[in-house]
Amino acid sequence: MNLIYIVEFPTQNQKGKEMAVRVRFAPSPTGFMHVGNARTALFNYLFARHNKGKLILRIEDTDTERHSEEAVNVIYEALKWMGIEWDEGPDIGGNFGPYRQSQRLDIYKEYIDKLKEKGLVYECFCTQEELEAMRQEQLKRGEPPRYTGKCRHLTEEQKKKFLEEGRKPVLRFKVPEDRTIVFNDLIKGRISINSKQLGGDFVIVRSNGMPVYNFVVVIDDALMEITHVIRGEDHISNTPKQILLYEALGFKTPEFAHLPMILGKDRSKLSKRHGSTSVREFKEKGYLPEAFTNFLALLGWYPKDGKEILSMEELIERFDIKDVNSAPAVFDTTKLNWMNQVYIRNYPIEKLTDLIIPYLQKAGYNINNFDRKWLEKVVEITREYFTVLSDAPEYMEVFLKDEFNFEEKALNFMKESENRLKVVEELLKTLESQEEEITEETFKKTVKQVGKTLNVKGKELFMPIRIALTGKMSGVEVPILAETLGKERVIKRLRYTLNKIRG
RNA sequence: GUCCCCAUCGUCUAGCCCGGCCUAGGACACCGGCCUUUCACGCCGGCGACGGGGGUUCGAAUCCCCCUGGGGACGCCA
Repeated sequence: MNLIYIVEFPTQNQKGKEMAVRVRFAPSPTGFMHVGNARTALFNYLFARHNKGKLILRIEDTDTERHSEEAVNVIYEALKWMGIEWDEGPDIGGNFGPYRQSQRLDIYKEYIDKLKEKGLVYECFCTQEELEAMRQEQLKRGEPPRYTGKCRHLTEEQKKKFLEEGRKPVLRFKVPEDRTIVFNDLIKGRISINSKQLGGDFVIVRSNGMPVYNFVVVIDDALMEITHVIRGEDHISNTPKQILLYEALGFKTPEFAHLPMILGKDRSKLSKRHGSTSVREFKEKGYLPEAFTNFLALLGWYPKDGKEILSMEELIERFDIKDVNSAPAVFDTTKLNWMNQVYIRNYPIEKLTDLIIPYLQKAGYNINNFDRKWLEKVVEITREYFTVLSDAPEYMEVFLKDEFNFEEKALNFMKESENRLKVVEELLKTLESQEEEITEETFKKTVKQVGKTLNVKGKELFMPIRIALTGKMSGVEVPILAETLGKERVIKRLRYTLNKIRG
């Protein structure tokens, strides 16, 4: 018999009352937050907030050997940086805890016993080596690898014998023979698969007694009353197994939404070899969290009104899971760079300065040497030049360092003609004869005056001054630089240049 | 190999469900011009795509089938 089961949309509970939306982000603490996971977290958050629901953070650490405490902190750090807030989680608690799978073992045991009672599971004594050999052989024959159900009907004597050999059994779930499992994915639409394609009876408890992901995820989602499971597309193939488990356990299935993959430039699954893939790397390079989040939101989703620069509030307002694209997206940071520039230009100057200071310190500057307000002014002038915060010191350098190095091009330019040094000399002389402090306006006038006196204009007049003040042939507007530096430092730099070049 | 998913400019995408308003729209990138006695910013303009083949229809990017291509999953990982 070929039964078809269709999962219903569970926005109402048995009493017909509206069910509050509850979604979860359930990462495994691997030590870094992959951008794909970050996007999954974001979409869950946007969905929850848009629907006035709750976001639950759950740590999936059943594979204990691979997990560490520090790795859990990495998750908190990444989410907080992105501005994603959760309503329940290991750190803040909630009514459905504990929120770490490693602390829910007793709960799982209860449900394992239930399945045992119902006769839906059995012990399997095959070793991993035996299974691997079987898989290889199947592959060689061109067959899909699957567990054959070898231990499904072991007699008590056989089991006893295996136990005496010291073998520790795993627990396998009996997959129905020929069932078509159908579910309606919120993003992909109707997905159907036959139970024959599931790879045979799958393991739900390891030989060390630790239950496995596919099993615990069902229990947790059911017990935590998750209404919508929003996760990566790579979980599609797990979904039928989980639906079988929901059924076996007597739980109601949630709604599923599988997000398209994020691909690298070569269109394969995004991985470390494609460059930066962890949230931390983007933070460290100096991407603003708002820009990063905005960019991720547009990977696979697009607002109806086409507005692309969106704050978290605006994202929440517009986000609809139905508008999520079903095709995978290539992770290309070109647009992120542009977005970061946009955000940098519009950021509150105090906050931006706070964020830039660590990069300045890393570049060797002693921040205490600079007046805070003055520093903010410098940030204000230079912000439009950099795309990531780590670029900031490079552009701010002309304000911060009086003893600079000359670009080769600039040095050659100055040496080509004695007249160019004369411009610098004349400017120095004129400035020294003036009483008042430099402003943008007075500096412009002074330069004009120098030009008149020496009878030079254009590039021959402006370029020597720029070089004398910065050592470079391009950069911020010179009068603004001069005003910001102040007369004393301008004079100091002119002398410095004269000394350096004339020796 | 088997199953599942996917397919619009270089990239992110709108349009597709409910065929005509699409000589396919936007953004980023790229190229050109203007602005700026520099660079960048800004402004203006340009380049640039419905993977292929069959249907259905008066009409298809949109509906159906096949092919091709890409991706994912097939674990005592999650």
